Amino acid sequence: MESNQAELAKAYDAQSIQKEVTQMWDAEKLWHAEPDERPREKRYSIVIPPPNVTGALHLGHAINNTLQDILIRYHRMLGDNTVWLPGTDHAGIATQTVVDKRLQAEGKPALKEYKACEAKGGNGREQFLQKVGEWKTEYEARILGQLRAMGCSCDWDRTAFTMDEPRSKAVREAFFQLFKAGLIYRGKRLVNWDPVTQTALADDEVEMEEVDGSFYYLKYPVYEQSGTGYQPVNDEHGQVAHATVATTRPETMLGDTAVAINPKDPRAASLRGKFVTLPIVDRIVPIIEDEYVVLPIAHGGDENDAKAKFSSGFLKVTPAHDPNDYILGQKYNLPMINVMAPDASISLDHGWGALEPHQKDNETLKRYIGCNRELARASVVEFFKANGLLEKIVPYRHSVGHSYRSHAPIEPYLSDQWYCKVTDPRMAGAANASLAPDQRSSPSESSMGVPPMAQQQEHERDAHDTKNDGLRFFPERHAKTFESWHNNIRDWCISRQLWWGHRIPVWSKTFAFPNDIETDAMEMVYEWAGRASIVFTPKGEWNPRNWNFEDSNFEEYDPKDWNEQIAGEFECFVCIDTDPIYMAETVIAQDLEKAGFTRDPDVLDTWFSSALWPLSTLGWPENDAKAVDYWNPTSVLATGRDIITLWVSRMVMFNQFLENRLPFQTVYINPTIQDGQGQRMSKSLGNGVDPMDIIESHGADAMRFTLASMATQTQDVKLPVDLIDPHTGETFEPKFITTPAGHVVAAPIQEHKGKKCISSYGAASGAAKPTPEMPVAKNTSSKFDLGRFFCNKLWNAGRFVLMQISGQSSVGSGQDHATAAHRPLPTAHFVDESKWSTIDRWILSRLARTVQACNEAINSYRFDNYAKAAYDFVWRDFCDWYLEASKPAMKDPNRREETARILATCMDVSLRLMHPMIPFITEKLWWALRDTNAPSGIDDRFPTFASKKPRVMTAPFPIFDDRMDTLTSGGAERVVERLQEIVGAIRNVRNDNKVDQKKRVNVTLVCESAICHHLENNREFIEGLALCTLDAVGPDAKEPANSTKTTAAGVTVFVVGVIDAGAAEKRKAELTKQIAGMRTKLSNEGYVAKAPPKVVEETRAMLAAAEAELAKL
RNA sequence: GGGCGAUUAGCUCAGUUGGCUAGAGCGCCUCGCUUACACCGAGGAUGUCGGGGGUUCAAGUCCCUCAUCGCCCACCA
Repeated sequence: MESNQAELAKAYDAQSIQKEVTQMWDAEKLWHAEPDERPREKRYSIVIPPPNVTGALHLGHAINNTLQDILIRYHRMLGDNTVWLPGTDHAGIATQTVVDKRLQAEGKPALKEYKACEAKGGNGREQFLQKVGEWKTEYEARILGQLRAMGCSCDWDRTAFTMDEPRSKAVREAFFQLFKAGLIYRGKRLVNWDPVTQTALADDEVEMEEVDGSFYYLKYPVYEQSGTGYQPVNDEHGQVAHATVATTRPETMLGDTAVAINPKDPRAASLRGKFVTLPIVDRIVPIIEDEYVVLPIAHGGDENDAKAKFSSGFLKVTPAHDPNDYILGQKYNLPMINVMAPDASISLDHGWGALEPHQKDNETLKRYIGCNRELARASVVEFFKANGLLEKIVPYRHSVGHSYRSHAPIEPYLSDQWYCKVTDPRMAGAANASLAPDQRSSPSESSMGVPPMAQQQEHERDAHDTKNDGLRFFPERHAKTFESWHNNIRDWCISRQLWWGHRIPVWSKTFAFPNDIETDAMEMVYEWAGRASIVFTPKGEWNPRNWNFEDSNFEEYDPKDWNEQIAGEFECFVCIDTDPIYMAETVIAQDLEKAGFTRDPDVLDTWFSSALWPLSTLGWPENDAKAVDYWNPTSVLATGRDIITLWVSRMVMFNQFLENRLPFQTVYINPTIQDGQGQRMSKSLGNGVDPMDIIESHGADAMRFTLASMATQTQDVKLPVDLIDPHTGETFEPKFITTPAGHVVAAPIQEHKGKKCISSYGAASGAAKPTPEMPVAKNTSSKFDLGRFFCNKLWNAGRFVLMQISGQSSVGSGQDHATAAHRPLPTAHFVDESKWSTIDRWILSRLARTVQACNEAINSYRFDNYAKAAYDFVWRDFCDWYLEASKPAMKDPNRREETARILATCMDVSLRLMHPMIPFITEKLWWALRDTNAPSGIDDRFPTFASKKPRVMTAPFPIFDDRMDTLTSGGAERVVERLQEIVGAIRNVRNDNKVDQKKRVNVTLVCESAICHHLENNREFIEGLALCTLDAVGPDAKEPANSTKTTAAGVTVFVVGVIDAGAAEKRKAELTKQIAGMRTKLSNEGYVAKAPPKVVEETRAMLAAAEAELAKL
């Protein structure tokens, strides 16, 4: 008890408060929750989003963690059974380049050596995974450590990691269910291939970057069929005719299987049925006609079409190396010739050689084999040039997909991958159908429509909980992004050729028909039918015959009957049920491997496991995990805009499919924090601000408060980044430079006060090397001063209140100023309203309205309004006016008891009100308030909890209700506003005339008799706050000599002893202008006739007042 | 190319269904360390609300248009 008060004598120290309060939270585990009997509407849950893919923690995470913690703490204080599950995703350490760098830094073998080891039959993969597992621990500690430092009240007993066994089991179970339902398939498709890390990427893992390239115009000789052979075609000049194609990737011509022309092209008719010969490979390919080909301007193309300017009218078709060509290839049934190895070098070994065995003897081609893309491109161009087949090269700037992992250009690459059929109505359709009706576009606008199953689900959901009618976005406009994503969605490539991740739980083996039908392995397949989902498909294609145990007709699928469907080889894919009837998952896997089945070497896309987060963190699919049914659907997901398609969509689809309900009821999209130039914070630009640095420099509460106040409804907020001089600790604005890519970044080397330091861009880009003389400067932002100033103010106001209500004049000062008025306060149990002044009624009214504003703000996810309302009350109303007004009242024995009660009440209520936003400081002040045992609370209108609840974290959040509403007083607010204006006017006169701040001046107020008593009753307030003595107040008060006249709130104010001739003139001019404006308005017939009478009346009243004032002057 | 958003004080941003003299914080200027607070207090200056048009008695707010900037998606002929 003593210590809490003694410490309050000290200045605000965020660090020590954080430390002390954190210890309490750790010891008492107030954040822990277990399922109980509380009804559904009293359950509240959030699952924390896994951090982003680079593992860089910056304010983008801090803002949504802060906002989520506000919601969690708010609901906990409302008495909800509240849980927030912290977790980490593996993505942050999954990038191969990061892994490789790290391995080398630690003196370990490089990734390729682990791979070589594995290839030779060693346990390279296992060794590698073990190594990465160690880093994970470190990485996880960093992320969870940041959350703790921020004050996030996660349930630390329920931390989850995507790769741990409960989460892994969830992945296997989800995969199994999707597989069984036919929503997972294997396909030979064109994928986004990263040749450096040699893995496929999802569409959204591809980043577009502008690069300077060229258009190469290649001439292909035109041929026609003659008899059994082909002959060159001559043009009108007797020369060999050519079809010129324009391409940015000449090397892919090795895989061309057609040349296309638009049928509208005037040249098309004469080329119909003809062919071209591809140089180098000597392949004769057809000229096909398709409207897709852009007409060149010279042949009727659209002049406004950028492509028409470059088009030659002929399009080379390379189905294996271009997504659009792939579509054409399918349409015209063209061969797909893959000419590249996985590392994007030219190769005959990945399909090409099998299709065209003769190419192995092609001497011209030999020099291209093994070349990488860049070299092959140069060589091909060189060949065309040397043979007179290169028409021209035109420079062209265009955007090219790059891998977000390696930043290498993406190669569209034909390969076998696993896909999740998200285009199925049970997935994308269900996701759109799960939107709340008022956030959904009409069915006619949505190309997906609402599948019958989703309608069914909707019906069940309604029955389940009528309050929640579907997924809801805040701000609402984001629902549109979500919806259109699903309307245009493509199947999701879920396999990745990596090692660190969830391995695809599918075993496969090739069988030959009919010879292998009677083998032991096949007999086992029959036996496993009950514990696995099994697919038979002709080798190399996906044309499955599902064979599930539950399917009573599985006899129909007897492979013996397949002779017409499957000739030759077929493949058997087995996906094991995680909850088999009578045999463990691992035993089946072992049996499979013994029987010659091999597990798929690929791992799943990281978002596959992330998509299960709202289920897997709660213990799904374990039957005894009560938490799943209790807290899923979770209440809210707070996240960034860019995540809507990556993660939100997938969580909705998976949760809907697997559990037939939403993963969360609300998606709150927080603004994206950008740097001062409007650029996203990124590691490579070095413009990210580390929340831990801010916590160190400003405190966690200050950071949280500032972030909350930045959470407006806009989609981006700019946060100018400053640097901290490592030599002096001072903050300064960096000098900026523009990178060739057009980014504005802090110059690598910065100078402040004659000493140099390195910006984080300099360090990240490697442009400057840190030395002891030239260390790296941390990033910060002066924006966080707002929060720090506020916390400091609150702390000091708290000290003052505690001092007052505990009857001490100066806590810990050692001096004894005690007088009669300073003796300890008696404990009053009854509120004596008769002793309340107008100011008392006003502050309680303001407090009630602040509670109301905060309630509304949080419920509508307007965190900025929440912060603003709290700020305005604490600083503007309470500190600026009420605290000052309370000083004389506390010296008056007749009033001090009630005043102390009101001071304590304001503190009690506002601490509870602000705790979700600034948890540390409010907790600390609460303990001190509690220890005073001072009477607080205004009966059941502002019930007090200071003496009843030891922790503010579990005290009730103030809720505005009818009883509290009885304390709102428009009358008191109007009177105090008037008083404030008068005080302001007097201060104004004093300041304008340089009156000594300590000098008390004499003032006379002339007012209407109607308001005279208000002024008289609050004489003390005016005299105290404007440091004056009121000589006379009333309608008949005389103008004193030697005084300056001013007007405030309809009251004429004379300040004696100050002469300011200019003031009256200034005021006259102001009034004249106002009067003119209002007269114009009122002389407008339309205004008087059409504007609401109330508005007109107000204008008239104001005009009258202004005219009266002017007349007096 | 499709979608979303922004443009209000020197800077960062509020401004809810159109209606009092357009606000806040920081910064700037003047004065003041008065026992809650100098991370403070009192006061002050600063705005053609991006440009143009329209609807209306009335537009920062609604509509059209132009300009600039940003983000997401699509696109490598």
